[in-house]
Amino acid sequence: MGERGRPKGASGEESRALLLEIAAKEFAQNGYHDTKVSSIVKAASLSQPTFYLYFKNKDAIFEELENLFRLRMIDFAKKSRLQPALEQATVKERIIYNVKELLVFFSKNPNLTRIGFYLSTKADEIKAQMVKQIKENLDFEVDAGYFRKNLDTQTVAECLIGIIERLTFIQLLPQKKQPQEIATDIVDLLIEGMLNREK
Amino acid sequence: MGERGRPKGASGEESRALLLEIAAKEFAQNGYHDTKVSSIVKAASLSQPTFYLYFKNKDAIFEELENLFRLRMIDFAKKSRLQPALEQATVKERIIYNVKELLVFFSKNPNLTRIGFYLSTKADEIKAQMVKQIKENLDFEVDAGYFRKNLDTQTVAECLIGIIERLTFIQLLPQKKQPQEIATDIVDLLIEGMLNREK
Amino acid sequence: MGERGRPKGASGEESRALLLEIAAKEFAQNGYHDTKVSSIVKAASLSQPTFYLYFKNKDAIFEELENLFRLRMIDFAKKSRLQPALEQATVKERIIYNVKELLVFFSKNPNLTRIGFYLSTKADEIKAQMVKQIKENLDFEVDAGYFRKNLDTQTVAECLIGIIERLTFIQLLPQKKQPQEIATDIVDLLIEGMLNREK
Amino acid sequence: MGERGRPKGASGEESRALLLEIAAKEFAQNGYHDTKVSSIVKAASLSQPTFYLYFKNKDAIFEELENLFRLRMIDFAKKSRLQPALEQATVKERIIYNVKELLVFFSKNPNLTRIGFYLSTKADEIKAQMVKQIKENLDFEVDAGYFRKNLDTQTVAECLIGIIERLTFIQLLPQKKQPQEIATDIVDLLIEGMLNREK
DNA sequence: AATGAATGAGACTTCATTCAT
DNA sequence: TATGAATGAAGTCTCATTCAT
Repeated sequence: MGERGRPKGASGEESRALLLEIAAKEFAQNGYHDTKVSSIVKAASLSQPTFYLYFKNKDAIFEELENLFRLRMIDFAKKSRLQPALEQATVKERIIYNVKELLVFFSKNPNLTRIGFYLSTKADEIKAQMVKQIKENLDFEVDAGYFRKNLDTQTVAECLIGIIERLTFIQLLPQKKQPQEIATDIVDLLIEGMLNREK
Repeated sequence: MGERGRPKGASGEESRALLLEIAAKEFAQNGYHDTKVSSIVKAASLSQPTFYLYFKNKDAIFEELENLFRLRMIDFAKKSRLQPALEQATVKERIIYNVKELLVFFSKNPNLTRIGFYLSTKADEIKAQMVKQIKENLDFEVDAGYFRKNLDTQTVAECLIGIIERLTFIQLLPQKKQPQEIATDIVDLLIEGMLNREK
Repeated sequence: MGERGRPKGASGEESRALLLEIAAKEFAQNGYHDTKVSSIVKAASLSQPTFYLYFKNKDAIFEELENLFRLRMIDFAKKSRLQPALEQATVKERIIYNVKELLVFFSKNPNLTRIGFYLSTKADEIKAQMVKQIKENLDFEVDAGYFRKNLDTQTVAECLIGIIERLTFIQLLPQKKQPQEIATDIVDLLIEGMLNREK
Repeated sequence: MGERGRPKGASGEESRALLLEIAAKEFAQNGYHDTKVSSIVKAASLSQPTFYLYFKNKDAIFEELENLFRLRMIDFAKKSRLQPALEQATVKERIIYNVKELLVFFSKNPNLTRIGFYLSTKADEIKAQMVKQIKENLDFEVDAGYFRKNLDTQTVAECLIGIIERLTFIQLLPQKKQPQEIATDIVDLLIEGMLNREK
């Protein structure tokens, strides 16, 4: 994306950002162990010592990417909460909207997503956090009488995350479906269920 | 197999099986790269050359475990199909039963499950296979009028796998819930949906 | 010193001892930093991984040599104390004997001596220990009236160690003088002083 | 030299002197290898290229410090010889004075002393030079009948250097004793000996 | 059936040093 | 006078794998 063949004395920040970007790609593609510092720097047309100019070690750059993902997820969560902009929309529409926004973020940051959602040892933690928040929202809807009282919201939240994870990797990142479509699919299924209620 | 009480150095098959079992545990616990051949053989009280007596290399033992999982999954699939024992049961009960059986298998083989369902590069393939089969079953139920006609069975199957995966790692393997309970939760949610239909 | 060209499958202990011996020589000759693991193993006709088979890391082998020196010094100290074999000898003769024995040990272990007495960061500690013991002996002789009452035994002990150190590196290890001769020189000087008392 | 209050970037000489001073401290504290060019310049608030503006390489700055020590020692030697100011003093007093002056120099230049007397590969050479000169002085005193004829002046000189070295590092630099005190201790011991000559 | 001993290959990391401005 | 950016060279260490018995 950046202009190929940076000038020799590029700004340090540029080199750093480049390394970060390439590392994200490599980690996402090959995992932590099969991503070598040597291959990162080669892809960046830099030397190994340069890598250590900007990152303490291989672990550190990975952690930085993990954190980047986590922070963006937190931002995302905040934004979600602050967005009663769809006041008049139905509950379903709002949920679809939120899921869609999450998927949009994932599709815009596929490498980071793969790292933070799959490779990171902290992935479980991050997902647990998301589950917690979803559950809180669901509890609210249950109280409001929108969802049935006997719903195990904790489990529903876990299921939602499981679904999002799978569809992200199987449909979204390979660009087989759009965020909107996937979000609709998911929410529709979970809310309506599968039963044929005609007649 | 037969424990003929060999005085020393157990039969070759025994050593092999021991290595396989220990490797499964280590891989499941630490992942592929952080599982060292040296630690496997140490845990088995054997030497490194012995390892290579039974397995071509580290990759080979991992693949063998992957295949073990896959074969057992195929066995499982067959058994499922051959089991019209619940003929009279409702569709929902049958589905719950099948999911439960799968979870029982997972909970009895936690290491293999972690390997085949999470660590293996072939995990996607295996899951895809499962999705395919689930979809076929669902299509049948839709035709039978049990599920609504406009159901995207492919996506439902994907969702089901995503849910199973998550609940397996988050509830089943940590032994927070029993297979039956989890299966019921899942199927109930997917079939009934979340809506409060009272009025 | 060992037979050149050990057989391939040498006993592990032999390889270990060989590495230790060669390392001692290299450290003594070139210091810690200028001694490379690669040069140690090359001199031992072994490969680098073999080094790590027997020693945790470069530091560890150096520490082992330090400790070897320290332990031998402690042995030496014990032996010195347990040796009233020279009962009838004069105080001066006994001191000469002890210094000589120390120098004999040094001359038999030149590499270890250079390491433990010069290169080691623990050298100061070891010397301090020796000073302490010498001081105790001197205090005893002073009480016995052999040495003058106003002698600062602590400082004398420090001086003795300083002298021993210098003469060890300047005369003993380069084999310019024998232990007996050096010991006599030192003790004679310190006890008699330099003054011309004739007249 | 002149502090003309240059607004920014001090005069070259100042930077050079600063580097030299800091390097001395770091070398003295951490030894040659554990002193990094990077840490020297950081302590001087300068950049690495600036270091190479003033010194050919790391070795060069170390050598310069070695030489500084050597030159000052030579100055010191000259001053000693040119100082018959104590004409009427006894031989002992004169020797004490000289030793004290040396120690004063050491205590005023602790870093340089540690470098030139301990770390430098030329330390042996420097000490040998000092020994030579001390020996010449001693020979003179022997001829003058002040010291006993059978004195091995070469060895006495070696001993004196050994003692000075040890007491410098153990008492002087840690500021446990003053130059005067140490000088008196040393000379008194060497001249008078340890014997109790009362009767 | 088993292993004590050893190693090729390669990863990560550091440091003195230089280029271009 | 000074430096931001970069690197060649080299060292330590690890790991899967094999040799010879």
